[in-house]
Amino acid sequence: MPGLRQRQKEYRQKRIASVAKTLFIERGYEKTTIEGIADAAGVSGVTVHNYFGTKAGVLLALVIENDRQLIDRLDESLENKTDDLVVLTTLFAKIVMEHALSNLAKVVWREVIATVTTNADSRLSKEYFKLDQQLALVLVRQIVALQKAGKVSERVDPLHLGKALFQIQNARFIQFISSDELTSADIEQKLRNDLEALFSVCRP
Amino acid sequence: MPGLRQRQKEYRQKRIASVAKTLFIERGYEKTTIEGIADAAGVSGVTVHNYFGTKAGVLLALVIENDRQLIDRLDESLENKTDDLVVLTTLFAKIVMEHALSNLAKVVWREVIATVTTNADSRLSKEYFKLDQQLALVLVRQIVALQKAGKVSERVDPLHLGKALFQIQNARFIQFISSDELTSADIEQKLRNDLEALFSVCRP
DNA sequence: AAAATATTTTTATTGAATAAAATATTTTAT
DNA sequence: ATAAAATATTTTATTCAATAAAAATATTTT
Repeated sequence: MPGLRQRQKEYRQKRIASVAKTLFIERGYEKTTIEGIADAAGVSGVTVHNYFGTKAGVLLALVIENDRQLIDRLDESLENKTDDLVVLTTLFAKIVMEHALSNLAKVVWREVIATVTTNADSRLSKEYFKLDQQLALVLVRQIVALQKAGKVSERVDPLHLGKALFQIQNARFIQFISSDELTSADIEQKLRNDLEALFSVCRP
Repeated sequence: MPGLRQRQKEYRQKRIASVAKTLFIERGYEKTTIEGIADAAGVSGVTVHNYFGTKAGVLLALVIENDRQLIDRLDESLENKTDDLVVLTTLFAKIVMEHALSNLAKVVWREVIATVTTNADSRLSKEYFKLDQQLALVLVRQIVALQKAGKVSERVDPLHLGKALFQIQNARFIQFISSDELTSADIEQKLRNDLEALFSVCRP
């Protein structure tokens, strides 16, 4: 039994997040103030701080919500699409980048990255990283499927490979959002270069 | 001929950076204020902003200086140390992590990462990224040497491989500084797992 | 030496973040 | 059902980063 106090807290929290999303879209991230969000949600500015810590924390809550959709979408979008690990990973990256930009501008994503690195052990950051882990597991599942189909050697460890591929993809994603110039095609090419080079190393 | 105005600017800039380093070490990053730095350097707070943009910008100037040392050191430290790409990369990572911690605390490094992602096209951030590129080239040179010694297949492209290895290493470095718990040994293990998994993929 | 130019400082403002005290609400115990 | 205890929010106040505009000052050029 959650109790009235608990429920009201959740209501308020959702109201703040919802109002913030509207303001971020209408006015942009920079021009949206905590006090503005608080006013529109009918609470005090301090309460917003108590709930989300920082302005970027409010944003993070929205990102988390939107990332859940991405994970669902990815499993379908990758199903039986390719036999090749390079193609699989670049396709994965392409979907991630497009989904990201469909929700938030690059400049806003930069704030997200900055927040999760500086406040890595806040509640919301931890949740963000959990979702990253789940994203890596999407790749792991695909690798397992390829292995069963005989397209990938039995010698490879799907878990470690999936995590490694996610790390590279993620590093390139961060590079993508860090620069206004770089297109998703640019990043796909860089990623392809990374993977081709790494896979050309065959050790005994 | 630089001119007096130019020279004084450089003096001031160096004085500010030097004073800031002392304060960061003595009082910690958080407790050091722009105004405090300005006072100690005998300039106005606005001037500090004009020169470095943000407080983290002052920090970045110090990081850049210290990173130059790292690059010199790496070339020597890796010379003829190993035949193996996994060992090479983990050793590289180990040196980078130890050098980083010998200069600044993790919590301060997080600010550096946050700054270069949010202000990716500021002057100082660009310089930071240039140094990252040079770090990648250290790996490239080592790969070329291994190739000449017949330890690495002629088929691999040293430039792309070096960049790819640096990306993975850097992603793990950021993970390292983002968590107080993770030791450099933890990260070395993760990196080894990444590389073993990637190198176990042998494509036609 | 005077004029033109560049740079810093002064002054002022906004907004994030945090802390402490005051107030209101909910929960628990009687 | 009510009083006491516990909990949460708001009010109030403060610090500091960041930015802008105008004024003051120093340097360079003529």
